[in-house]
Amino acid sequence: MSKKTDRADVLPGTLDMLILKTLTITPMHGYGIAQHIQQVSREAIQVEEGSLYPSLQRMQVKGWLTSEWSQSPTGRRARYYRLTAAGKKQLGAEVADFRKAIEAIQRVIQAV
Amino acid sequence: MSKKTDRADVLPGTLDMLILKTLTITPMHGYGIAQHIQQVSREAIQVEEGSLYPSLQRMQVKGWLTSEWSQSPTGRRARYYRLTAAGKKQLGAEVADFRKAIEAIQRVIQAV
DNA sequence: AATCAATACATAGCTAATCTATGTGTAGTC
DNA sequence: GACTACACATAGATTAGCTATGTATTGATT
Repeated sequence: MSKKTDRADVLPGTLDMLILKTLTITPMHGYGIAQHIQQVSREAIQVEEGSLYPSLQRMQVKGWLTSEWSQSPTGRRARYYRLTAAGKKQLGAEVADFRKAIEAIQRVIQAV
Repeated sequence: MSKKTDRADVLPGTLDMLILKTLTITPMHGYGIAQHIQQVSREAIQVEEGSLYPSLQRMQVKGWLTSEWSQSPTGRRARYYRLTAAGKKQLGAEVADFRKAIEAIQRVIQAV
């Protein structure tokens, strides 16, 4: 089964941007980030755990995020991620690039 | 060098769609397809040869394209690619998926 | 008390797409 | 004769995201 209509894998290369954007709201733990993206996208995007945690780690290494263990509202331990200044800057760049990219693609697919 | 502002690599997963769309105009050879996408996108998208030819081969295997050797207007031999009915159908599906995907992403990046 | 669903993190291994780099060869121009 | 643009092709590397799996905790249901 190829499952073309899968909710995940929406547009490769955009996951980091979605996570960074979500963290502009407030520091959040991984599971919460995934839930948020899923809800705001109206179930169109499902962030798989096997994509989420590696991405969070990559972005920490790049200095876009910091994290610390803390208590989630449900009393469970959870690692909370916080956007850094570099992360905010990166988000701005990625959003700008994304807009340029979809404009360019739409020029092609709307061409006569 | 990472060259973030590179014109290529615009949005992974969209190359097939751009090629299929280009071939709705008329059968074209590989080099011509690349030129067309580059021009219509106003130089925002540059299709690398190392991406183009493998993609054309994949899509032929999937039955979305057929091809034959022919003469280009400049008198050189060139392989002309033609969209099949399956290719047209695939293009429609990809465009629909693309629109849904960018809508979902924009909901996330425009969220308050 | 036992079981199950939801919450929460993490990693190994695979696949697929695209890139870089390289190679071949032709036609036209300077 | 050299150079540029045209034209196709493949090998190898990189990267992102997936599937699958494992651990552990909390709260609800039976």
